[in-house]
Amino acid sequence: MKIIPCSACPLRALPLFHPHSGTELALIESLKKNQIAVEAEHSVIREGQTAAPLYTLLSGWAFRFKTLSDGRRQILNFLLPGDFIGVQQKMGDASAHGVDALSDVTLCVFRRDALWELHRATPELGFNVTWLTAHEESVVDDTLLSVGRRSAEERIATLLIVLFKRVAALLPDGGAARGVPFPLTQQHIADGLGLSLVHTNKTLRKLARRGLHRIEGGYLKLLDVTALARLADLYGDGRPATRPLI
Amino acid sequence: MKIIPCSACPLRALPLFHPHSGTELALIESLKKNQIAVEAEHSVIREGQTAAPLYTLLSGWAFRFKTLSDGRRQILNFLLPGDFIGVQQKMGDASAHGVDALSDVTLCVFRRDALWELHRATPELGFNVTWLTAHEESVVDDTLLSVGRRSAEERIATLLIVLFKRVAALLPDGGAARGVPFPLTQQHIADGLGLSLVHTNKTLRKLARRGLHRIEGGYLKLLDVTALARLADLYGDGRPATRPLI
DNA sequence: CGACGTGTTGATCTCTCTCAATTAGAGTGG
DNA sequence: CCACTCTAATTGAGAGAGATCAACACGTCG
Repeated sequence: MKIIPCSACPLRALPLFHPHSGTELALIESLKKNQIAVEAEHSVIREGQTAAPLYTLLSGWAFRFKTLSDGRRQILNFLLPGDFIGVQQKMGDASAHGVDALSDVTLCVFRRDALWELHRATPELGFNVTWLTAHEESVVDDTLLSVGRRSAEERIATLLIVLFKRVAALLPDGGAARGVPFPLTQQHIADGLGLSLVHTNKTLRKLARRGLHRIEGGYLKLLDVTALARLADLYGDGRPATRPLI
Repeated sequence: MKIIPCSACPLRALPLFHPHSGTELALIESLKKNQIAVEAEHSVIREGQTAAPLYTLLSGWAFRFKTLSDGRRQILNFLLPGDFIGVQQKMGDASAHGVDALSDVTLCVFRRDALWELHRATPELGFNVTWLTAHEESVVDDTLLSVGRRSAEERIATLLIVLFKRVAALLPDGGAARGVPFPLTQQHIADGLGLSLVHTNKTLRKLARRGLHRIEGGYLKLLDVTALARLADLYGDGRPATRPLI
């Protein structure tokens, strides 16, 4: 695999990300240690792992999760290209959650002290990191609202809309044509929403039969956004459009 | 109400918080704009409010929450003295969650650009803020695991232990004597765990009748931590003991 | 003393889980 | 090209944790 220099990072081209000065890019690049590939289904960070490095997801999907000792698993959030991995664990601390690759992924690996260096050298980027972290928390907040207070139908409608939008923002055509790539299995959806696999399947089918969405060949297409949004109790739209990169 | 200078902040004395240099304290104090009191049950930040300032909880309890349009409420996490309020909303953005006072509280009010100033002037403190934010996220992660995958009994046991420890860390005697102050109503517990009020009450009673805990006169005492921890599926102990202030 | 908020408890009701089986598709080896 | 295997998706049936509905107890407060 070729290591991509940050200056040529494909993510930079996306309107979703902030532009950066040459100095900033140089700094980021100097902190980048490596670039690795992880196959689908494999672990990126194990629960309880110590001294995990800091990653950035360059391509593919991943997810953060926690498990109980008897195996029950809760997916905390899904990770898309551009997302950070590993800010949570204070350096030298055990990771409180695991991270698994959902599809084949490539990751940028940063020095463990990259976070601190970033803050020290460019407060601007440090501030962005704070904001990004706060933003990820708000994603988890949304899921918690779903899992705690929405019915199965509502949870699934919400997830479909939110994920669709996140993925669409990374695509040139915004998923207008075929919909957006959607590598989740129903087990992932179930674990992300605190539902059983069977009930997830039945609910998903019900919504599909009603013509609200279609998942096929690894693609998700929303067929009736209005109905989905009504179920999800999403007001107008409500999701940020821009965020800082790294 | 007297405005307390940061140099005399009572929180600084607690072993839980990091020591700070005089320069850092001076900076923090220069960013502090005011100090306000909010009565129990009153709102600190409304859902959707724009341009909310940055607060720090000086005394009392509060909580972050989100609601659906039909009134269903999910409490995202409980806030104790020393916690930040309002880092999430990007300046000038609408707050994605509300914050209510649970008991009478006093808050330090900071300039809206305090976060940025902190990063700019002292990367060290900026870094702390990033870490604190990540830490708060991990608290929400834990709750999401509970709400998504634990039974009612397990959720309540988990909440009691986690809250007890957080509060105890702020007390001189660690709650050894009477237990710890516990101003939550059962409705708060229910909304924090994604349960109905009635079921929360029944489960709470069941645990109390089994002699696992006692809630009385606004105090919580854990009577059988082992049993509670077994229910909660908490490994050894697992919670940080130190964190940076501001 | 009546109103109200919080806590309790009993009686249903139902959404979601668990258990079981079947189908469909991809990959493998002979 | 076909049996064999594995995983993901489906569907039906029965069971159960937790929700909803209804009352009542108790303390505080105006």
